[in-house]
Amino acid sequence: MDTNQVSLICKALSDPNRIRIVQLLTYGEQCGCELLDQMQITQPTLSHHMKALEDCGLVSSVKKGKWNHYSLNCNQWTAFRDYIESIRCASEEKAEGGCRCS
Amino acid sequence: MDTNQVSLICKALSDPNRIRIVQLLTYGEQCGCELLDQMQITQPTLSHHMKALEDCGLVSSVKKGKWNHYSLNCNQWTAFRDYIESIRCASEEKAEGGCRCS
DNA sequence: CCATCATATTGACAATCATCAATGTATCGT
DNA sequence: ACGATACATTGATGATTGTCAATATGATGG
Repeated sequence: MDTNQVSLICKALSDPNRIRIVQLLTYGEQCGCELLDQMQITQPTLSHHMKALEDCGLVSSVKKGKWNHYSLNCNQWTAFRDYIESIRCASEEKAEGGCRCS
Repeated sequence: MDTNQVSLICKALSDPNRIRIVQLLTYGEQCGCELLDQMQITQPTLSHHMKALEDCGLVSSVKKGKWNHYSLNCNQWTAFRDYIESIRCASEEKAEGGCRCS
């Protein structure tokens, strides 16, 4: 996963509603109507958010009859999580090295 | 750290330039001019990005004479990292439970 | 076929954003 | 005091965003 991909996922997560959706999907796949029940947004807005989450690869959807089943794309989420995880603060000693400007 | 705070940090990271800046700061604090040297943006744009990173608490700055020393706020970054880390995919068994709609 | 339900799309609006040129504000070295 | 350097602010512009009402699509059940 590269910087651009990470920034796209972060953009998708830059709305509290979408973070909430991702969290809801960690309990297993759900249809849109279920998600809608648990949130304070209208149906078109949910559809808009789901599209944003699908576009960055975090969520997949499968249509089964009348319902659309959304699920978290584990591979994509794990890759993102690992990327964030890999960014570690400089150790205190390192930080005290200071700026080359001085 | 709550959902709103996380979404604000994600918004700050929704630009590849700012992810780059965070990564550069993991090597220790740097002044604006150093950051500028390593990126393809103008100085006002860098200033704009640094403000965005400071506003969400990811970066702190200290003015020392002529230079502004920017550093990653380890506490904030770690809290964010832990939050992302805490969101785990449903296990396969769990996912197969399926949607209550069916 | 018709009514109903689940979801997507369209169109609109106000709000926010990334970017830059121009300008302002410190601070340093001389 | 002066010129140079580091950085912030302002103002402008084109692009993107979140939201909803209205409408369309598509599947299900009678």
